[in-house]
Amino acid sequence: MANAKKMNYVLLGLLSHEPLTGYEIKKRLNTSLRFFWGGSYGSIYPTLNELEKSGQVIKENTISNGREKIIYSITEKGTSCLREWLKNPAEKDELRYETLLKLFFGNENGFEETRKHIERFEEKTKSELQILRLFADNLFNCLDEDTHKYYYLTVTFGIKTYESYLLWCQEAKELIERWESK
Amino acid sequence: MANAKKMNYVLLGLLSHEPLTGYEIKKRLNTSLRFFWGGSYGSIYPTLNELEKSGQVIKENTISNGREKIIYSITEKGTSCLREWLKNPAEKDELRYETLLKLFFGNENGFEETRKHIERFEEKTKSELQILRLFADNLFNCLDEDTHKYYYLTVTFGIKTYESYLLWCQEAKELIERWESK
DNA sequence: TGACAAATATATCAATCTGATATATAATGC
DNA sequence: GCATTATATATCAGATTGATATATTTGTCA
Repeated sequence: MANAKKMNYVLLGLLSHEPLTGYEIKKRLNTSLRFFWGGSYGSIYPTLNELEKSGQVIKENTISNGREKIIYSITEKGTSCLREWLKNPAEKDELRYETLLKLFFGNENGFEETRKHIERFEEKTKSELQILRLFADNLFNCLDEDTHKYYYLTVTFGIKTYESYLLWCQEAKELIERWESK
Repeated sequence: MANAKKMNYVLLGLLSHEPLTGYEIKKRLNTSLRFFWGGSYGSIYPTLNELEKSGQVIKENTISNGREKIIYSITEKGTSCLREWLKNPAEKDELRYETLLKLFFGNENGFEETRKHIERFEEKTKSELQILRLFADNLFNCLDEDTHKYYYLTVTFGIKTYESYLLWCQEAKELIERWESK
């Protein structure tokens, strides 16, 4: 059980909050977790089946409104696996920014195109920052619930980070302007 | 040629600076690029062979000091592929922080262990920030060279970001303390 | 000089993950 | 009544990681 693939723990973590279907798990990955973790159906559904075989989650086949659903719940075994993993230090914090890659190779692209990359990045960051601030405001009004406290911590991380991205965008554009003008 | 896998362009970009062996490419990924992009031998060597077959790089088998080397150089075709890709907007900027995952599921882990995750993250950030500042200082003394200007942009991004991480660590620890004491 | 560790160098593979696609039904909007 | 969007599960080719195998050279300490 020691140190399985990460997706196992993502699913166990989400199911530790509440029972969910694979589809609902994907929605969580696209909203609450999207700023720091991802996951596709191609890993969600097979992993749920593996976790069921090893007794860490249980399936419940249901039909609601004529639609078939498979609702997954975490078991005691699953909870203890999750807790063990949570105690261990994080192994990898990784940034993978294509924007920075395109800046790094900018000598083949020029200042003008590089500025465009920065401006696109700036716009995207601004709109994501709006979303994060909305999340933060909503969470702030129900911090009594424990899960919300931890969620709030990750949202403030995103806000602080994105604010610094915007500051860097300013600096970077100024640097380029200076380099262009001589 | 339109929109091949990312590793193609990483290799072409590095070879646009200078001819390199696969081993030297890996070293670049472990140093200059490590803060925003990665890559393993398992993708480097096969991709170099593919690029050679499609005429974007050329191999040169050499022996220096009795050691066999394969030095790769970019061709005109490779350069134009790289330039085309560089002009297109970046498709994906992705953060994948296991630390944040462990914070998010903190309700199964508690405040004490969560604080430890933050402190470990803080220490790691401090030491990476030192490295980045060293990079920045060295680059600042030779900004006349074009490739260094673009490199410098990415390093300042890293510094701004990591500085904001450290500010967040303070805030996060204060939040936890407040939550613990009531 | 000899012994051992570290660096240089290429290559491959199982396990994993992504992005796309396929399939089907229910709800919503116009 | 028709089209689009949302719900829901499942699979697969292609890409990537992390580990491992192999072999030589260089550096270090005694």
